[in-house]
Amino acid sequence: MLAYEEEVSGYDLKKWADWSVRHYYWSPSFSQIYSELKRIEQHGYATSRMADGDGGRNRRVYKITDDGRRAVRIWALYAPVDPPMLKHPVVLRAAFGHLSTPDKLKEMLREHADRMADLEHRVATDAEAAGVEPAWAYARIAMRWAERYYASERALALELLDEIDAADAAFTAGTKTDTFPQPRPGHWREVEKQVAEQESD
Amino acid sequence: MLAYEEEVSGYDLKKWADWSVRHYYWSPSFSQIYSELKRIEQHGYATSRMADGDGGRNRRVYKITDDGRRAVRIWALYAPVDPPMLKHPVVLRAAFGHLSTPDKLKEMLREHADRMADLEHRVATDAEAAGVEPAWAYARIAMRWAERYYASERALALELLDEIDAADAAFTAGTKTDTFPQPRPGHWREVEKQVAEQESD
DNA sequence: TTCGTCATGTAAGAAGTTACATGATTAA
DNA sequence: TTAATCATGTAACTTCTTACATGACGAA
Repeated sequence: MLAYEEEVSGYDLKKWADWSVRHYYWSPSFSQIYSELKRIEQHGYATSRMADGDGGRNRRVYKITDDGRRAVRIWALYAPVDPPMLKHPVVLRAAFGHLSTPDKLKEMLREHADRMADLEHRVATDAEAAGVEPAWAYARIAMRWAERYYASERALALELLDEIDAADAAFTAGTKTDTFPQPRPGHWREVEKQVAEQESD
Repeated sequence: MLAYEEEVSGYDLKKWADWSVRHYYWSPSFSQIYSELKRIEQHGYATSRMADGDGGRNRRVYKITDDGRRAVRIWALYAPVDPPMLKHPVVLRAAFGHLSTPDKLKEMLREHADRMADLEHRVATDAEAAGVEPAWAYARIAMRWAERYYASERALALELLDEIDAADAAFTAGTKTDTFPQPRPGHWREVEKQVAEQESD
């Protein structure tokens, strides 16, 4: 982010992250930003100085160095791209749905779908606003990706809701009125073997 | 996972996580699984004993207690559901695309799309295999969610690729042949104010 | 006899959060 | 004058990974 060349403070970076990066790659806490900036300066990738913000506030701004520019270019061009990391507590809860109730699950999914709609709207507004600056081309592209991502998340949540609704209805109406079946994790090992055999064919 | 009632080892849990949970909520390392199982036992949520695996191997199996069942039910029914956490290095790289080249970005996106297709296929196979056990109903529902998620990820990556391709072509063909414009992060603060004003209307 | 898998565990450290402390400015 | 925002920072702690150590079994 420092490679954008302007002098920025840790506070600025947090706001920036909340605005855009947050939608496709989390927003770090203030404390982490401040300590990372110190590390970056120690590595010689940036220099800092105290600057007056609005009305002489306490404000330390950072500026990238030649070494920093070099390092970030190497990162952008050659660093291996890690696979995406997703932790989805909503789907996790659904996967252990037999410990909950269909109604609870459906409520959770509706709330999730609503939250996704809100986020979609917010990132759309912000992406449009960022559009006034042509230099933000790539940042806007990523934000529009996030917009579509939220739309897809919403659709997937609603599909999941329908599926649970259908399964619940089928179970309630079905012949089996005894306790809900308990899955066996050991079964996984058997399934694994069968799939391995299938794939080796 | 212990709530599935069967006696399982840490090793089993890792395999299980790699199979299913991994696709919507990461798979912990062996070392973490082993230490968490110890914590769980210390809390009285499970008991353990040494058991003979295939051919008298070193194997510690865990079994849930009444306290554990109670705790997991409370979790499933009442624990707040955290928002999904996504770290997407591919989109992050795209967002800082001005530090890379359009060709590099497009290559990265093609590779990502291919990986998503592979994962979609794998989770589909596994979900189908799990289908032989009716008790896995909810686990399968989550795996089918993952299948659709991967398909959507692939589609989004290809859209992003097209967008970058179009922007690149427009830039190359355009009147501006000078250096690529440098965005200014400080601009974000101005944009933020404008949006805040717009929303307060 | 060698390699891959099964199987458990420890230690060090990276990555990241929450809570707390501090103090100035601005708007209601 | 009070609450919100601006602004930086430290300390304690949680979460999680990597590297390493150990050893048995099964198949080639």
